[in-house]
Amino acid sequence: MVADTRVVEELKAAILRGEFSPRQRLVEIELCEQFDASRFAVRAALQALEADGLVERQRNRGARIREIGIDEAVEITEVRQVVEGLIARRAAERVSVDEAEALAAIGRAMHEAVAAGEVAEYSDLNARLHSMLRDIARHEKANSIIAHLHGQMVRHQFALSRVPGRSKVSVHQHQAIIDAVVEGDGDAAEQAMRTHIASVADALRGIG
Amino acid sequence: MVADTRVVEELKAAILRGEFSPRQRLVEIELCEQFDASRFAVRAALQALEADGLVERQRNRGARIREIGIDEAVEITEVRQVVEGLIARRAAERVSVDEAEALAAIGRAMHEAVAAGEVAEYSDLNARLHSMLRDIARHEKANSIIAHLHGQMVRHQFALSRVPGRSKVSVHQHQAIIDAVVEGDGDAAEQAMRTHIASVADALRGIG
DNA sequence: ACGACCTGTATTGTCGACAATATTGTCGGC
DNA sequence: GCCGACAATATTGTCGACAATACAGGTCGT
Repeated sequence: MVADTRVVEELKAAILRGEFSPRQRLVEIELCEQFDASRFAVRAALQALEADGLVERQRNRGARIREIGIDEAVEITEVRQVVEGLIARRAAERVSVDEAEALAAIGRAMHEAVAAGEVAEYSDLNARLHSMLRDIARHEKANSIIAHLHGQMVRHQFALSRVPGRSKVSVHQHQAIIDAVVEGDGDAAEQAMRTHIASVADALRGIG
Repeated sequence: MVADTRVVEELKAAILRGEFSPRQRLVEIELCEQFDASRFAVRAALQALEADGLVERQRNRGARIREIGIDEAVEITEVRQVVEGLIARRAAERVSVDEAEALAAIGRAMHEAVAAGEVAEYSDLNARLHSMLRDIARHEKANSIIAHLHGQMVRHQFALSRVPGRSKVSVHQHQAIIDAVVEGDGDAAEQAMRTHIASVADALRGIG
């Protein structure tokens, strides 16, 4: 991934923004024009994104956006369940008083967002909470694996956020995680996180 | 990773066999001679192995074998702890009678190997057991993550196998995993696996 | 009308040459 | 003798051109 980091980042961002549909072909020359780069840089970017699991390539057939079905999304969520469980446990063991207060503030904001029916705001807070837990846990390997898995889930994440009534359920699960972490109870934090993501997995299976 | 899969595999195998030392520079032209390949293929291989976490590259400075310190090895083991826990749970839920018998056979062979003091044989059985559990669990995402993490651990794995008395301890942990999986008890299987890998993590910390 | 084959086109794979950059070695000044 | 600047070398980065391959559409024979 040495060659021109710019192209890699822009292409990845474009995919994550959903500018390409699953199984859509990615023709190298078209990408060259779109990102104003050489074929060399585009090829390197495609190779990097293949390793990221965002695109798939077949010899002499080129690259296409990898399609991630419900079954694979469920598997990803199952792995996330245990790895984020580890993160929650570590966060509970290492949380500082300042961080604890910040977590509690997110919890309060979540309740307000749900009460006001602001789904976009709630979705944003959700991302902030998980991200903050990763920062607190300071577990590089776990964090990088979660980032890797998250990149493959964007499309389904979007579908999930549209399932009606999910925020009402998940706000209590989030609160349970926050409480356990703030109290420094690693066991409870891991358990709460696993319960939470298990319900995400169930919701995913419900879509399929 | 389209280009010449042969070079990627051979280079990866060579690294895993320990033919290069950590932080050793990998000069492209030397690799070209060693594997009788073009620089193009070698570059592609290096890029692929960078994504694999085996090699690190800096712009205009080339590639070198990535050094994985004890602290990182511990983090890897902590992630393995929860992901292999998931695998053990799934294996317990899906095991067939034939598979159960095969697991039990490995358990008996392990006891014999320990009694006879055959450490190489025991190490081999250990790999076979974990591999068989992955086959039984049939969880692609979990399996691929474990494979990915395992590749970065080879050096430390070797160091671990030389810690005296480890096999005497771990044989009982392995038996506990086998028993739980054979009985189809997912909770117990996950717990046993986590206990087992926790002791691996402790041994690693002891080395450092 | 249908299928096998063949040809043209679009696209990707590979290479060799050159440019850009880092690293090493050398020299002169102090 | 030591330090900085500069030159020489080693190594990687980038590109354009060509080869190899797959795919689509048409042609021929039956």
